[in-house]
Amino acid sequence: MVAAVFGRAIYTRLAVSLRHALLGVLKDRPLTGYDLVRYFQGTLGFLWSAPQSQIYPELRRMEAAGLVTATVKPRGQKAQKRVYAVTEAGMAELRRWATDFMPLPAQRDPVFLKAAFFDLAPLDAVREQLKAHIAQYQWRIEQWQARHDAIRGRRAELVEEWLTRQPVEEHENVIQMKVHALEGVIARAKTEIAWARRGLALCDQIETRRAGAASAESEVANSRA
Amino acid sequence: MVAAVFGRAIYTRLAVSLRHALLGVLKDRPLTGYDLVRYFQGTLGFLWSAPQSQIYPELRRMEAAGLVTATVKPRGQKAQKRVYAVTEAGMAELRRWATDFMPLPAQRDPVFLKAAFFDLAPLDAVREQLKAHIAQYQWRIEQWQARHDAIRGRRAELVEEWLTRQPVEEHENVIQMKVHALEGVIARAKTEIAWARRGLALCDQIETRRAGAASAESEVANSRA
DNA sequence: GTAGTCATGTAAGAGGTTACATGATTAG
DNA sequence: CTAATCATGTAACCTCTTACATGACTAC
Repeated sequence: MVAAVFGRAIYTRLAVSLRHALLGVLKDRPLTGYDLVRYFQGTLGFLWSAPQSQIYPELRRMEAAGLVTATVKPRGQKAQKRVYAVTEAGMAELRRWATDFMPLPAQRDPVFLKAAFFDLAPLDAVREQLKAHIAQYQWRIEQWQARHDAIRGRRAELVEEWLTRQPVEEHENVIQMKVHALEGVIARAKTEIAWARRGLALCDQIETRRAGAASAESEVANSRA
Repeated sequence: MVAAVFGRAIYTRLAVSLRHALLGVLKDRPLTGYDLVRYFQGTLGFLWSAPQSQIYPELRRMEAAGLVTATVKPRGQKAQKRVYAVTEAGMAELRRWATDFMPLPAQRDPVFLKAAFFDLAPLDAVREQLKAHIAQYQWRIEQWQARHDAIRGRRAELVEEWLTRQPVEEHENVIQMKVHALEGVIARAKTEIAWARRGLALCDQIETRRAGAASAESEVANSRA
């Protein structure tokens, strides 16, 4: 918990998850900023996405805070690269974060907010959005499932590197915890898909009802004629 | 889609959900900023939370953009209040937002990120966090369910006000759409609870395994003695 | 030589959080 | 008269997004 005092405003940092996501990867193996950028585009990006423009400055801040150390290594003739490794203070911070209670993030999902106002959109637009919702979560499930299987099948490179430094009798426990996290996002995604499918069914139902009302109306008009 | 050009950077606004959440409430009935603050603490806050310090400035910006109009009304002898109402442009913007496709927000849930590193925390700390996770989602489910029942039972004041201005044959459709959105967040919360319960079972399993390993070790030590 | 990858940054803005601030009105 | 409620703001900060920028290295 870092508190900064500037004049009268006191801001208390609670979350800072990018920092811990970075520590969580670097603890397995020292990596460059570039490596981390790629890692966040794939593997870890499925749990915590972060753009390149956020990763480089954060690494510098973490270095300044003593959570990581940077080793400058040559690359070809002139170029260099900075390889970051977690310090003891960094590991302590990661453990503290994993241990400490953290309140639920505020409810703020634009999809459900919008869904509450879907009556303002044409039915076909609602259908398209629900179908896109399903497709996007299906794609994510594929990525998560692949990662899940890689960890479970002991083919996840960085995890295995971490395990070589852990007692053998703990290996299965570590893997089960990581697998459990992935099962969480997969389960959530499946729930989202089921919800969107019920939404599509609701659209059909509404369409039928409207058609019924329209034909009943025209019948009345006909009988009047 | 608002594009602002400043020097070389072009920032394209895509989300701005607070604006649409405000329009979505104001379309039912003109309200003051204070009313909206209270509404976001309760009812709508369960779908989109927003603090007071965000609501007042956003209302001013919406007014400047012509999405709402403010009517200054007296309050007692000296005090005044500003009652905001949606304009035609505001309704059009709300409909556009409800209709347009919006990409899924980036994956960024601190709970699952942390869960992937739960092997770094003591088992009891993990248990406590999972139990808190369950409790928090159970509380949210209660709120959402109450809102769900109020809308379904035609006791939701603002929704009913909106319906008086809609054709009777559309009432059931509007209600079903809103109910569907709430069923989405409820279904998701139930999935979260089920996941956290599996996590608690996993903790027990790990504890048993560790106890087994420890006793096996002491047996070896005993037989050696 | 040139296209793709490796590598590291900066600038400007949007949206959200926490805290500070003030005053009128109303119910007891 | 006093506490709660009604009412409206501002300041400072953090995190994330989009876009701009540069240059060395490597495989062809």
